[in-house]
Amino acid sequence: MARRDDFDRSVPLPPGLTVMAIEKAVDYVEREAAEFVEVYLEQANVFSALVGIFAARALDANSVCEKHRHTDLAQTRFPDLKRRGSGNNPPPEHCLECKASKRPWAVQSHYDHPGWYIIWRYLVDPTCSLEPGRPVIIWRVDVAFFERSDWKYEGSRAGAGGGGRTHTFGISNPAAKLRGKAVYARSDVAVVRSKAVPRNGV
DNA sequence: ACGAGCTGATCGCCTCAGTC
DNA sequence: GACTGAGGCGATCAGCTCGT
Repeated sequence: MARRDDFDRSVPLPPGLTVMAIEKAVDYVEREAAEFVEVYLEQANVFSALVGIFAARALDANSVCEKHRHTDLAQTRFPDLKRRGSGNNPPPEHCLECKASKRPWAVQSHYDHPGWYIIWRYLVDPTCSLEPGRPVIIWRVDVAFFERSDWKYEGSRAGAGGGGRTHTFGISNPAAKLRGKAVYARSDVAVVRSKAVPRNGV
């Protein structure tokens, strides 16, 4: 359950997105994702994709951001969401990309598109020590506008010779760039040794 | 010593377009 | 029409380096 006190209303949001919509989305994602914890145990990366899908769906329903009905080429799949009425090829200011991750800072993508990014930081809490019936908790939501220059290319050695991840773009110095961008941050979750964990005794 | 950054290794699915 | 390769998409994890 999103806790109202943990929202920071001073963080700039993309046009059409509201704290209310994010609050509802946090709740929706936690509720839906709870059904799929086994997937996380099976294949964590797939689970993150699920979280991202739920988040996009929730924002589609609760704000004027809507899913892109991409009739264009596969290349231009970006973004996940755009502002309602901004056309088929919206400017970066009207693009909103959803990402889900359990890592505290990193932002990875396959493209260096400029635009708004909303990153849902989650943790899996199988014993439901934070909240009964909630094995999946969104503990922070970052909202930021990234320029093309914020991305750096991370090459790949994948090829006929085998091995290597597919090439990736990553945000450089994410911890610095995301400072002050957390529209939501649970006070009962701390980052210890680069991992989000429930704070003791709260 | 530890947090954060950087890089390589590995996983999965979908869609388009050209070919068989 | 079925099949396949290329190119999109979504991520995690581990080990190392570097700065405070």
